[in-house]
Amino acid sequence: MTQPEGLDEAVDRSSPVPLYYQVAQRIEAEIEAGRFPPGTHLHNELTLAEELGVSRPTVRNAISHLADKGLLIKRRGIGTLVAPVQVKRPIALSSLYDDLHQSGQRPTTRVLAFETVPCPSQAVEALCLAEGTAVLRFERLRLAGERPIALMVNFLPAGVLPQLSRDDLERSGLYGLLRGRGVRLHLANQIIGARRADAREARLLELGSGAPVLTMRRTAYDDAGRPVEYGSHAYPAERYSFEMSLVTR
Amino acid sequence: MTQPEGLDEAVDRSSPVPLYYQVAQRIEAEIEAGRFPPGTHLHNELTLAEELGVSRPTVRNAISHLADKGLLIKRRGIGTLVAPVQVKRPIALSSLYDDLHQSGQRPTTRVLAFETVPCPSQAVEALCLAEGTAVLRFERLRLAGERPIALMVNFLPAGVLPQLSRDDLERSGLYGLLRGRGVRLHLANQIIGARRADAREARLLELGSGAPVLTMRRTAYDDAGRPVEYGSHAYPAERYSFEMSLVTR
DNA sequence: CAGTGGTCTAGACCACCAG
DNA sequence: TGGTGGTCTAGACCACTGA
Repeated sequence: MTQPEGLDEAVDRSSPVPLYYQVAQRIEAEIEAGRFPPGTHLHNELTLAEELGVSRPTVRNAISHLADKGLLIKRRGIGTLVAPVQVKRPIALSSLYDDLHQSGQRPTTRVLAFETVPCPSQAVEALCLAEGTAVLRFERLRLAGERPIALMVNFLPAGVLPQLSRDDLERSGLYGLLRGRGVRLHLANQIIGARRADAREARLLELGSGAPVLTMRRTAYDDAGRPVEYGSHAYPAERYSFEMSLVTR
Repeated sequence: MTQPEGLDEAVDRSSPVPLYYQVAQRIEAEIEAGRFPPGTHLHNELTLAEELGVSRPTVRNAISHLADKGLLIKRRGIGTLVAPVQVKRPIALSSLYDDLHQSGQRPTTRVLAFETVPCPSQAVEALCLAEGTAVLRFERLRLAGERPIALMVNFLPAGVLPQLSRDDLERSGLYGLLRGRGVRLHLANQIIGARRADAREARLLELGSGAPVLTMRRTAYDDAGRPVEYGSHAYPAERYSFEMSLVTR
């Protein structure tokens, strides 16, 4: 049986970081460092509050955030324990570029097209625009190492990213560019499916003709509910899949 | 501009349902009924608290839950508004059966296999069992209306669902059966991919040979972290796709 | 500037679980 | 029966937003 584990050092009240966030980070760090192995019992909420020099609601707030992420499990009458199972990062509202970057690979991007066009019908509904409104359209081929891993077509309402250049897209991911320019993404709806690659996709993704591709269509919205981006992507099924964790709420 | 909207009737304190949950249900009902259209400003937290006869933290708790689901958007200095975008139900920790049932379709199930076998290597790692340990294996073909929509192979550690019969599986979804027998699912890891259907899959799913299928492999864990179920599923890509919403936390 | 949500406190009582 | 998390209260002050 694993001994209950606690935290001994009080939080930093001079920091602008919220106390509950400091507490959450502290616990997450202990888990990631392996000092709280899976199954570890945390001290109870009142004890943790004393150890850290904060109130119980603050500790609860921190623990709730980690429990929502699947990192901790709370059980009434029992206590709070470190999830015995490794949690995969859920499909986040982040770009494939960030995902590859964080997993240690070297993503590179070739911009195949970059133009302003009248909004095509496939994007009209997704972006809530009138047919023919000017939109920025670009097409990118993403490579991980030497092999292509995604062919991505995106549409952005004009004005969302003024001054955007092909170079920007070669150097970083779309979502990083959006964040960097103050666009706060809030929600995205997406559909994951599959189909046979068409001839052009097969050539660009280095697949045999008719090979299966995973597809993702996604519309992202900012925190005012405005559509910011619509993308239609294809991934070679033999080299790519979507991995995620689901937590019961 | 949408007028701020509030709720006038106080909560029911004699109910065993937590107050914050009552509040959340109330707001959600208003949204679903269209009485709080997208973009509606809610009254501020203090006002809502007075209207409902509860404290501000209780209102905040309710609102936080709905914001986590993507139904509401909270903005400091501005207020809380109904999300201007329709949120799709995320891929939940529920079975395909429940999903189809709730979306008004008539799922039916044909149990193709139902047996106790030594744990095959593909399931050993997922279920954290020793090779050869007895597991329950069953294979199901799910139909929506007349057409097959999923071919599912599942492995359960012996003892998770004692007394389970083929009939049970024909009549309801696996996750419903688990819930009904007190198994509380907590987390699942899953991988969505695609490949060509093999000959047997193509026949059962009524596809041309080599047609693409979406695949999902999932391991589900209970709230003690024990693996409860491993499944490997195939869906005809031309008739099925995964739809989900992502909310930035 | 006034109004909003964000954070925090120090209590209280309850429902659930293990031994 | 004792300990746990679940819920709830009535305050307080702060940071951010828009006019």
